[in-house]
Amino acid sequence: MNRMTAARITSPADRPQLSLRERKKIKTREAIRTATYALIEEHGYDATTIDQIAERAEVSPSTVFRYFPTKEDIVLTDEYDPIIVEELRNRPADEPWPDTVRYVMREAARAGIEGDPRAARLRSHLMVQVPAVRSRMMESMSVTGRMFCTAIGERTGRDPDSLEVRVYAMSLIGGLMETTLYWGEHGNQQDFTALLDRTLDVLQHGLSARNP
Amino acid sequence: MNRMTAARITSPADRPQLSLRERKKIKTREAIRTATYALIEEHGYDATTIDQIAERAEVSPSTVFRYFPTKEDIVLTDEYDPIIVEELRNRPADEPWPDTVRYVMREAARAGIEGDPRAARLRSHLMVQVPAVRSRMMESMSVTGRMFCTAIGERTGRDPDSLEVRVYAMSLIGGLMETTLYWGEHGNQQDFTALLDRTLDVLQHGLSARNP
DNA sequence: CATGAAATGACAGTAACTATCAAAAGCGCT
DNA sequence: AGCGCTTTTGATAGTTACTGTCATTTCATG
Repeated sequence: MNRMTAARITSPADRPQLSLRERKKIKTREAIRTATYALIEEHGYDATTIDQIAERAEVSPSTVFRYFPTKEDIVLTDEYDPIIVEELRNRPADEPWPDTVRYVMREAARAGIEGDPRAARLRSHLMVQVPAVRSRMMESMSVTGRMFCTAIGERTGRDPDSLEVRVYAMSLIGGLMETTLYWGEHGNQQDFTALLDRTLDVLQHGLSARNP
Repeated sequence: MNRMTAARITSPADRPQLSLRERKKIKTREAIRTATYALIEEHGYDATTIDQIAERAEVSPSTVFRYFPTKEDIVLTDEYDPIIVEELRNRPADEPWPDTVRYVMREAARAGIEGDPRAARLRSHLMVQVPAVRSRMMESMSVTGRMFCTAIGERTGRDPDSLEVRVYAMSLIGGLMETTLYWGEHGNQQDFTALLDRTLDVLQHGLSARNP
């Protein structure tokens, strides 16, 4: 099962060239995340405290905060952005912009979900249920939005800080956000990529005739 | 200076028919808000604590929490939504939907800004500077988004809970959010209504030829 | 192995909330 | 005006996320 996509989630064992220190860091990071996921599935988000997480991950609470600025950040790690950036750069410069977006978002979604489907599902449920997580997700997606602004700037020669570009990017982000929410609300039953396609249709063409 | 718009910010003195209790409630609510605004302008958002707010407003900290669930909510009161709902209902049913949106959003913006320009400006600055406030604003705007879903459902007969309608609404919200941010980042120099128009142009027609 | 740098843990502190309960204030009735 | 009844308030104690600091441990390097 060796998939060949550009960016992959890297496990500490995969990289012997990294120093022991670096490998340990990756390990504790993973330990904290794993502990958090497990505890949340056992007791729910709010009932899970940092102290519990620290205890199960066998680190001190201080360390937890050193690795993740907030509790929400523990569940919301964003490995997406680097993927998106790379995919954006790899697309042919003459590809129509909407096609680029569609392709890149599909890849990011695929990587995010296939990389760890269980975590992806948990995240989407937390987004639905826990306002703080949802908020944090929005913040993080708006960073992604700024990246899109830059990309649009490079592609079209527009000013990436112009109102128009920024509004375009954030409306895209808003749509994507709602798609994720929708997916989570419906128990992750539907194929996320299919939802994504419908979303991008709406964003491109507005609410046109066919859709229910 | 008696303007005749539907919803107005009501001062306690304006309504003698309200019971003493109700009038007092409005008064303390206002006192808390006023104290908060003043303190934030003096010392900044983070440096302003609930205890300070309570002290200046001459109530107990408990009372502050009774009136506002979170610190962010104190600065972000949403009187917008009721206005939007009412304006939406008042529009002729056969008006093209984009026109309705434009009209309603203009009215809401006008009410929000003219009602208390100083507060509006402070809010937009806090949105730019304080992540927590920005997050809370997004949450509150996504509620507004759900209202738009309902309105779209009534207008077009679509299922207001369908992915398409929800995505459309949230992309609208995303765009509006970014507009407010942009306005705040640029020191509230520009006419907000003009920005709003440009935003709605982008949302309707995408990034087309003319804009910089 | 010795020396410097980075990571960790322990500790103390802050501030936003939550829960509870008794005191106080407005309300309605006579 | 006085008296129950309900609502609002304040005081108090507790929880938890998060910050800052400093000594100790752990790794890197010559």
